[in-house]
Amino acid sequence: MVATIFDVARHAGVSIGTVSRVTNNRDRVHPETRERVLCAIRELNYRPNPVARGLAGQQTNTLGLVIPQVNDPFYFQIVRGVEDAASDAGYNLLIASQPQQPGEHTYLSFFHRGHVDAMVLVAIDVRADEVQAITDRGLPIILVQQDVGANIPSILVDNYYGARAMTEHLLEHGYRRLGYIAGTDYTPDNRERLRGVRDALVDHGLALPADHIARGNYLRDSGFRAMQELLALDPTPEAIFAANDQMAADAIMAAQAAGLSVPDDIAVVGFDDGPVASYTNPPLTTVSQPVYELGWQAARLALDISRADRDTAAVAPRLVQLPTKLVVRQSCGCSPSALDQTSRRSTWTGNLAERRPPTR
Amino acid sequence: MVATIFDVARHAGVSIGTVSRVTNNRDRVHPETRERVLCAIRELNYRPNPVARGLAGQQTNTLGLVIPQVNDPFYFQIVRGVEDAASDAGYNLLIASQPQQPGEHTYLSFFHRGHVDAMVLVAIDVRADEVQAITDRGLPIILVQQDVGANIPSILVDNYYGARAMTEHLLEHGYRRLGYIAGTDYTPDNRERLRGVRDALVDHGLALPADHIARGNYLRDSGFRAMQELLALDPTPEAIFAANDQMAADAIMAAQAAGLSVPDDIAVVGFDDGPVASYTNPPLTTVSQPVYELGWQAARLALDISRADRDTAAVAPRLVQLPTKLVVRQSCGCSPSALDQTSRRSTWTGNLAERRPPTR
DNA sequence: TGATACAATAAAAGCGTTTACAGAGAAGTC
DNA sequence: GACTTCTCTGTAAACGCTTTTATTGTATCA
Repeated sequence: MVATIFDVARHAGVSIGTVSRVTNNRDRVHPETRERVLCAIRELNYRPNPVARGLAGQQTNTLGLVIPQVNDPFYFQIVRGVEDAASDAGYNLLIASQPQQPGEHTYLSFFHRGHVDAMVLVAIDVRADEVQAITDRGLPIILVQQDVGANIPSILVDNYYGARAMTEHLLEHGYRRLGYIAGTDYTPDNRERLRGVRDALVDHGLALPADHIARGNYLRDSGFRAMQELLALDPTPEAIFAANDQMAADAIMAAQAAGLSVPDDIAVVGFDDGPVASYTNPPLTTVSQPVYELGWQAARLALDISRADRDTAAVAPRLVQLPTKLVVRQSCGCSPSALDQTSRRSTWTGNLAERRPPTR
Repeated sequence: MVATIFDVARHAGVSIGTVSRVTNNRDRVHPETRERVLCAIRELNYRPNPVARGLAGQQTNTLGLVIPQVNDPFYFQIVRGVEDAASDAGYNLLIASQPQQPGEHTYLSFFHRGHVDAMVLVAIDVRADEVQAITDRGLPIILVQQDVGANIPSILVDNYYGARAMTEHLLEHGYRRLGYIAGTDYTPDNRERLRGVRDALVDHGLALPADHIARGNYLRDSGFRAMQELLALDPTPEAIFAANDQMAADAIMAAQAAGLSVPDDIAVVGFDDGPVASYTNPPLTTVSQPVYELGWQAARLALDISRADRDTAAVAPRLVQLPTKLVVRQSCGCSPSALDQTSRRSTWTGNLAERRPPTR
């Protein structure tokens, strides 16, 4: 039904080895023979079967990606970055979501050696020895937004510095009593952000009391409740730092529902500079992260290592940290209130839009 | 380095055929032998190589997904749905983005038969004969948000009815002069939505003049400019219907930038009920779509057809249309102004959150 | 002219599975 | 006791490629 390499060989009057040499541009083939083979390929509409290729060549040209099972546009950006890097390198992308029960790690069997050539794990809570066991078998793994040490390569955003810069910004503008809306406490980015806030406060001789940290989970609505807790404090905090934009947006709504004006009565800032950030009212002061680049670089790194394994053993970085950037809009009350239209919009879609022509 | 079926066979003192029968639960194997094989598998940490399996079994257990190369959280929801359905069925998910140049269709070679067992195309502009050529070779294809007829199975949302219901809602509440902010005109959903608006107006003896349709592209900022065009009309429209939430949010900003109050001076409504919808001010009246289900059902359908091919030839639906729902919030000025907290929030994350435990 | 090198190609050996087929016993039937 | 049936397992042939090795033919050189 579908043409195989044998059909092409017969049709062109050559052996299958020659056809393979043509399709792979491997060894020298007589120009005339090559032309005949190419012609047969066109005529039969032949495509080498990638599965057979993977089996024979011990290389699948496929990159594995594991992402948490959460509906956050944030991760979509990472996926896009990974996808672009993979397809630019001629690789396919195989996606799996983190298993339901954390600790089950079905993707370990999903993506065993032979299935994919390399693997990118995004914000997945793994132990170093689990990862090591896989890399030992020859499957390179890159961790994104996660660092377990032990020579496992990681790529992440400088959460610590971002949180610290934001906190210092608030302190510089006179805010003293800060409240913090935390994300889920088992994610490393949350820990780093909290550490950044704490350190900045300590440097200014201030502290973050335990009751000024409200626990959220990064998702819709969790910021609303957390904010209500913080507003119940006496005296209430002057500024609220939420661990992501989603919760910051919730916090703004909670403040407004309580009859407070943002930023006049209370400042609210976020982290991510995601799509939500430009649609809050007032526009959200936040920390932007190069999310797309995070995915892009992770994929590049993974593929580089995969190829280095078979070529020379170049030294790959153990850790890559991408910069974060403070984005001051209106919700912190620190910027001139006259809005200029460009700065008040999030740049979230910027990167991608420049790379790829819009379609939908 | 990595154990193969031969290693297991030797270790357990059986033939590879028996090992294969054990790993596939295929034929009957003596309980005692099975136990010995299982033990060897555990001991050697053996996993059948999926590539070899794919080649021998003529089935890859992989579902191919092609999505437009655009940074829209909307598509992420579809991907999640597809991913869940695939992984529930024990399938892997291979993702490709639409090629840069529309019409190039590199994914056709990406996903040729033998690579994936079935394919889901989301909002991709293909011709019926292109798709037919692939399905003829035995690769089932499901189209999402796209219908090319010609017996190619499609699954989409009832865009026509959604737009029509929204328009009728506006008309019922006394709005007469409507403006429409269109999406890219080559996408079928945009055409259907426009048709719904037109038909509803015609039924009420009204029309939609050409200058009351402003062209956007579904993306950030395009709604802003489109709204400015519509506001320049004299008399200005009383209500603006944008083809998606993103542009509706832009339109609200444009109106406010022009000193108009929404909905008091002008009503603005959208389509999608995506994450943006709950963060506009005022909260956006819009049409909600079961996006996650769209992906989920598409994947199920694709896999069903794929398996039907090898079993009995059950009749698969040619077209599946999922319902849309009008979601009335404040931006149309039709709801009681007292906000109740539950109805003003988007339900966007609802479906998924119930299915899967939040992680990040 | 015979030895040598080189280019081009054919032939064959994997790659790690599944599966059709065959064969060996054990068990059941008359 | 001979024949059939059934259960279990081994053997070997695919699956569609890549890659190594071998072979053939032709040009080069002393």
